[in-house]
Amino acid sequence: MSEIKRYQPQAIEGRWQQRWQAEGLHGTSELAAGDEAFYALSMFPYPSGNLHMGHVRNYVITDVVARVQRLRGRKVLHPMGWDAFGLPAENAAIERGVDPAAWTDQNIASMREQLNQLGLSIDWDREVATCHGDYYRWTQWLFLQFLEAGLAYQKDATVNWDPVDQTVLANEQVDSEGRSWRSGALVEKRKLRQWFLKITAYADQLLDDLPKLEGWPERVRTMQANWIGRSTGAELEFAVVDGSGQASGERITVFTTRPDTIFGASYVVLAPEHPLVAQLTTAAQAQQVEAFCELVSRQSEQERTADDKPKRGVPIGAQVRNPASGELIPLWIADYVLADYGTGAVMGVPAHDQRDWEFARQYALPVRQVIRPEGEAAQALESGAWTEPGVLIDSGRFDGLPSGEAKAAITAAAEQEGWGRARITYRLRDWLISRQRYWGCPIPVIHCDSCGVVPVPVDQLPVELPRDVAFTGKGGSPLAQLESWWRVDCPCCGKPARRETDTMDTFMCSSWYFLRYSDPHNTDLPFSREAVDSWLPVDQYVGGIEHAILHLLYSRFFTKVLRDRGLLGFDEPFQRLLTQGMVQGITYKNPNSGKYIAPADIADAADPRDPISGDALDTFYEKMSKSKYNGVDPAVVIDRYGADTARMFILFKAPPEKDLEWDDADVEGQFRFLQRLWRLVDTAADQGLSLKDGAGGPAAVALALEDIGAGGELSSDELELRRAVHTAIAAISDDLEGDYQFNTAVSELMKLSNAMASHLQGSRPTFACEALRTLLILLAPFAPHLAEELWLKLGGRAATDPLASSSIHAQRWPSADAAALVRSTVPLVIQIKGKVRGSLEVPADADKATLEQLALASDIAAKWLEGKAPSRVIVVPGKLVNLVP
RNA sequence: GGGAGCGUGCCGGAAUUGGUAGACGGACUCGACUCAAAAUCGAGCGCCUUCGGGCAUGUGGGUUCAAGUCCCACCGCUCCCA
Repeated sequence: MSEIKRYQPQAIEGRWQQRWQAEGLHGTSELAAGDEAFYALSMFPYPSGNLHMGHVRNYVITDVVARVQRLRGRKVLHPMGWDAFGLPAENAAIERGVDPAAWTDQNIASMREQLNQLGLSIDWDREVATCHGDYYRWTQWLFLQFLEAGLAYQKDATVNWDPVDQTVLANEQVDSEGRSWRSGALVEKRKLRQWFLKITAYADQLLDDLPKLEGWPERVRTMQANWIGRSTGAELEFAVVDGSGQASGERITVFTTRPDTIFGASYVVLAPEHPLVAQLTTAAQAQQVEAFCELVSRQSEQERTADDKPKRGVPIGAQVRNPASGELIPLWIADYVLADYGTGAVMGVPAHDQRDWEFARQYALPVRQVIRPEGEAAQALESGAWTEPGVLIDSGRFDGLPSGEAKAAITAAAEQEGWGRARITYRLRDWLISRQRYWGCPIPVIHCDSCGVVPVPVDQLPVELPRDVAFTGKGGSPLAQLESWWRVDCPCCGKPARRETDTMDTFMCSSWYFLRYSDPHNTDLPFSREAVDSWLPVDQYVGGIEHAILHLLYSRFFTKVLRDRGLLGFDEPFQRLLTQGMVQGITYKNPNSGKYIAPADIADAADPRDPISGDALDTFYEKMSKSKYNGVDPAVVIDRYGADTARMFILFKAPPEKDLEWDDADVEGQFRFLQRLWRLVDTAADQGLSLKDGAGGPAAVALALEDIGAGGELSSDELELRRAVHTAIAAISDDLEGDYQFNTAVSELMKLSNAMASHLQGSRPTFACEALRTLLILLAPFAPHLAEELWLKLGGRAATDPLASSSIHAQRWPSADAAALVRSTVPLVIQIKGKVRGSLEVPADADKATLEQLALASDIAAKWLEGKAPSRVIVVPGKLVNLVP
């Protein structure tokens, strides 16, 4: 097998990929009693047809994790699938007349092919595609579970309408500037009847379980907590008073997190859209109020609530009575109060809320201080509100109570006296799942004039998407235009009825795919309880930070609902989460014209200039994208250097969570390292070294050490070599546990290879083989093809052996021999007053007193202490002695 | 405005959690091999230096025998929330 003398990845990678596939090396084993299961999962891709570097990084990381766990003896589930519904397929249909299903399947085939070129150890037998009937049948089935549980409902709502994609969006899918996460279009508000999932019913659990997710990045947990936005407080009612001072019967309900400040409420503000505004506005104010409402309606939510914008409002003429103090206070409307948040009304407490303070100052409303800082007198609020908790003053019978107690006491009083109640509100809204598009999972219900909303009977699932559809891109959903599809008989009463024509948000499909992988061929259920409970929760999930809220929150919600339905037995789907950084490409931009320039158009990389104008260009790294001409095609890299180089480079160049700067010179350097490994092994093989019959394995090494122990000793090369080998085992094992540090793991492989280049020649075959065997096994998760090829080359097995037991990927991860790490002497650093002045070689087992003596007797001490005795000596065994004069 | 994170050579990044700062790699320089180049191999590579050493982990203080690491203030960048 040593006819190939040079490392040519193109000659070996495809061959191994085929053989691994043919022999089923990456299949998932049935779990037996006593097996340790490990579930390694990547966020599945949308099948755009093109693999990009972000995918590569994601899947390579997961693959290394999966491979290491296999070598550790665990049974590993490492699946892959396709988030295959979505707008690009439908847009292709509209623009080019292609069939979305065929287009998607084609893309899947080509992306699967590209993925396989990376040498990923994926069990393709468990592949799922969300757009296939045998998958979305179960998405529909699960929807019906939600419906049955009362967690799916329809309501008329003001919703986010994306005018470009012609569909509605969930709140999570609109960014802070009011733009669609997909199309980037400014979202419009429309009133439509839509389907929602009651995620708010699980808000508390979704929030309270976050601390359990210790294997998640803190910032993702914080983002979810912020998104849920629980605030604990009270609803308080203010009775509206007419001109004669009599209660008119209407009440304004406000929500506040600070019921302790109620005595300081000097006005109440309604959102301009509040339903009572028209009714309560006095004739004198009508014109002003109307003009103001008109003005506000043209502003975005962002503009209305920004801290740095002046708050504007107008009084509507009516008054309300402060239920605590009995005082009559004016009713206003203002832009900073939103109709759909809380109750659409707030009480104005200028002394203790910054926005109210600003508002009051602007319109000369009274500022009544009712909280003073604990242990201090109340101070004038010249520069802003006092928003911290404190002690109540001027609050009648509640005077002297600290804020915390006062909140409870005032809420209790409100409840007793009928003007309020404790209340918790959330920022989180129910999840809007209706989409007016074709290429999605149909919502499996039928609308009947007599029976209302009727679920499609389970034995009629899936409700399939029709294939004979005209895609015009106009007039709403194609499904709603296809009468032959939506005209059905009611399953209940048999009368003519109408199929639901909305499809589901694709995030529905991706909220449970990780469950399906545990039992992908089940035709009776989405998954069996036994299968799902034996593989899940996912041990390691890897994907982009962009899903910190959307997908990860929805999936947690699904898991909790399905647990409550008895379909699975765990609370959280993903034990550990790694959010990998972006892959950035070198980007050139003309600072004068703002135009991006393709690297291919740059003559001299050392002095990049605009090929047309000659302007000097800005050079920086940015996320790869077509429009910036800074993308690197994985296929080109694999073609040139092979998948192993690409894998090693990506893992080495940056820690996994950080952004990675793609650099061709570094890729080249990585390729050189793999070539060096090839030559190292090739030379060893030429010299007759062989790993046949367990040579260099733990048993053979132990035996050799025992023999030598009887009389001889290890040469210095052998000692150095063994130390390098076992240091590498310890370091790499550590890097692959807890926080993954693939970059330092790869650098340890380089160190080991450097040490082997120096010490292999001077070592006896057993130890040379130990080093070679260890190197290849440690390398195997990172560069699986090269490791397998070199394993074969060195006789780790015969070419015809079945892979299931003889492949390098079926071997066992080595364990470090502590004895090999022991040194007889170690360097001891000598510090004088904390500064390093030199070091001594000292016996490794010397005690503190000996170390102190050796240090004091050293030339270094003599030189720096000038004969005086130190006033203090600090000895850190194994590290240093610090002499303080 | 609030919260989180980060700031280390020319560059990407290490640093056993308070103990020799700059591992490993890239770039660069010199040398060997070569007719030459590439590849490969070897050496050097924080700054200053009177060659004793001095100064260095964004800035300024502090704690400590000892600080990249801990504390305080500030500056800058990134992300999230407003």
